[in-house]
Amino acid sequence: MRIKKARQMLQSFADDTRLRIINLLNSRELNVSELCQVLESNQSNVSKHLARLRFTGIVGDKRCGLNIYYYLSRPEERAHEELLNSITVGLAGLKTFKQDLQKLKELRKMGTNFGKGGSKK
Amino acid sequence: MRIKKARQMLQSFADDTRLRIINLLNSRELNVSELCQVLESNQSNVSKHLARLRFTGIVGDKRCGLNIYYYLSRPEERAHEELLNSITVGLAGLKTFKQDLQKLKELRKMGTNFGKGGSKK
DNA sequence: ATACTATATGACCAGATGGTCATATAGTCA
DNA sequence: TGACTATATGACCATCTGGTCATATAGTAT
Repeated sequence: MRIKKARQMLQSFADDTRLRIINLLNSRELNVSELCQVLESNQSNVSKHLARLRFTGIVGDKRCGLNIYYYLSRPEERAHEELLNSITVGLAGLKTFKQDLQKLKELRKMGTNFGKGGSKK
Repeated sequence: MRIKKARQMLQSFADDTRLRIINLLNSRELNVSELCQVLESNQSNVSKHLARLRFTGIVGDKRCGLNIYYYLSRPEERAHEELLNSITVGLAGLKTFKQDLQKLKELRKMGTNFGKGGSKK
C-alpha cells in the first residue's frame, strides 16, 4: 500500500457518520434506507458518505431489486485489515456505536418494512 | 473514548505529513529541525502539524535548551493504542515510511549538527 | 542590554469537506 | 407505457484544511 492510499482510507474513517456506518456494516450488510433510519440522517447525505467509502474500497455494494446493500469489503492488504480492525475492534466500546447497534436491532424486530419508519397502520 | 475524540484522532492521522511524523517519532524522539530535514518541509508547516498532533494528545513535547523534542504519547486508552498501532505496525511497510527512517539514519550518521543541513565548512 | 537560534503562531489563500435541496437514474409493478 | 420506490448525483454554501509568509516568543551566548 502506498501512503496516498493509506491517507485516503484514514480520511474516510475521520468522520462521525462514516465511523458509524462502518460499525453498523460490521454487524451485517445493510441498505441505504436502513442506514438512514439508524443514523437519523437523510438519504442524500448517507448516499454521499457511502459513495466516499465505496471509492476508497472500504465498502462494496450489490443491488437487490430496488435496494442496494452495502457491506464491508474484505481487506486484501494487511494494512487495510489493520486499519479496519482498529475501528471495528478498537472502537467497539464507543457509546454511540453500541447505541446504533441497539437501534438497529430494534428496527429489525419491528419487522422488515424499512423505508418508511416504524410499522404501518 | 467518545466518538468525537476518535474522529479527532483519525483526522490527525489523515495527512501524509503527520503520518510520516508519527512513523519517525515511533523510532525515537525528535526535535523540529530534525523533522524538517527528513520531511523536507519548512519549519512553520512542521510546527503546525505538530501542534495538531499535540492538541489531540498523540504526541507530547519537552524542551531541552533551545530545542523542543517531540515523542509519541503513551496511550492511556485501549482505543488510542489500537489506532496508533494500526499506524505504526499496520503501515510500517510503506515505502515512504522506510525511506524516511533511512534518511533519518543517514542524517544522524553525519553528526548531530542538525539545524543547518549537512556539515559546516 | 544585543544578537542569534529554535520554535510557535497569526494572517492569508486556494482547495477540500460535510450538509441540504432539488433533480436524475434505475428497478418494480400495474 | 406511467406511477412509484430506492438510490445517486449536481448545485450550492459555510466551514475546515494545508501551505506559505511574516512575525512573535523563548532560550542561549556575549
